[in-house]
Amino acid sequence: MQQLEELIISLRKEGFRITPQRIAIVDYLLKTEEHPSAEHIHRIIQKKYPMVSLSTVYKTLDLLKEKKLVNEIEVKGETRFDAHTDEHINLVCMNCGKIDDVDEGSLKEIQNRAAKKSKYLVVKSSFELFGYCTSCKSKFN
Amino acid sequence: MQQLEELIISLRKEGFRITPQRIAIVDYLLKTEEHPSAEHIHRIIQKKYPMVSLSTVYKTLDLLKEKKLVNEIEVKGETRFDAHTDEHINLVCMNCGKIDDVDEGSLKEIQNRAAKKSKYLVVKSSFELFGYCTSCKSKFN
DNA sequence: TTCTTATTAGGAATTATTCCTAATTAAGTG
DNA sequence: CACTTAATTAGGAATAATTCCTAATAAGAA
Repeated sequence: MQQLEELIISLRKEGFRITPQRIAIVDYLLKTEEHPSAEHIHRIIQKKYPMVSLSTVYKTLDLLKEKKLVNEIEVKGETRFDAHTDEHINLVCMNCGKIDDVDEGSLKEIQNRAAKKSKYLVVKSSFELFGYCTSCKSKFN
Repeated sequence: MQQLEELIISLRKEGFRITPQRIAIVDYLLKTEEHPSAEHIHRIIQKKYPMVSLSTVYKTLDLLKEKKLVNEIEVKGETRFDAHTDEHINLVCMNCGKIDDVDEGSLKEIQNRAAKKSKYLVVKSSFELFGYCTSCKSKFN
């Protein structure tokens, strides 16, 4: 995901209104490494803007999804959002829910190969590994 | 996933009871290529066993998940199940919901690399590509 | 066959997400 | 700046997949 400024400009150019709520949400997503859920984003944003509603958070996330400015990952029946949109692997801790990113150059190539083989028109991808992070894995040995 | 017979035997050996419900569910999962949802499995199983309950389907799927005999894929807020448990890519049609499998030899290697790099203890993986299948993609051009 | 206890059916409870609507406000126009 | 209008919002109700609960049932050991 790009810088806040250029992103705002490009949204405005497309005819979307720039509201404080949208700025706050996008700003937070750009800064965090947390892969937050909608509820988590809502909690954070509320500190600055106590009136912001959860449904606005969902609507803004829908917009960002559509514009491909965020990716989604499902963890324990909850959607988590990630502004790091280049192809990468998400490592999900099944105990604490932490998500780490790992870059992997060959994903693009694999994607192309699978698209060709299957004849699907591929639009987005999702590569996830589930397990236990360094601080949780000791509990499972 | 293995043959029905050996699977049943191994479950019984572990102390689980073999019920007609469980046999029917496992049998269907072994035969289908559909990547069905819990609800879909329930609908199918009910033709043979009208009394089988949805909660039993969910419980059996929990058991199979725990034994790593099925994988799960989230599609449009619904979990879909797959008895094809070796590493592969799932191609998900965003229009009709069809899921196709594509084998890809390098996944195991990528997984090892990411596990090493991140120091996570990796337990399971999920590689998905979303797009439009051959019969749906014409509608999006 | 009898006994024990895992499993089941059925429905209620939960929970993330979507939907609905009146009120608000961004931003274009004069 | 004031005015206009249509997009956006807050808030809560509705939805839907999944989990939970409990009495009744039945698998499998003796």
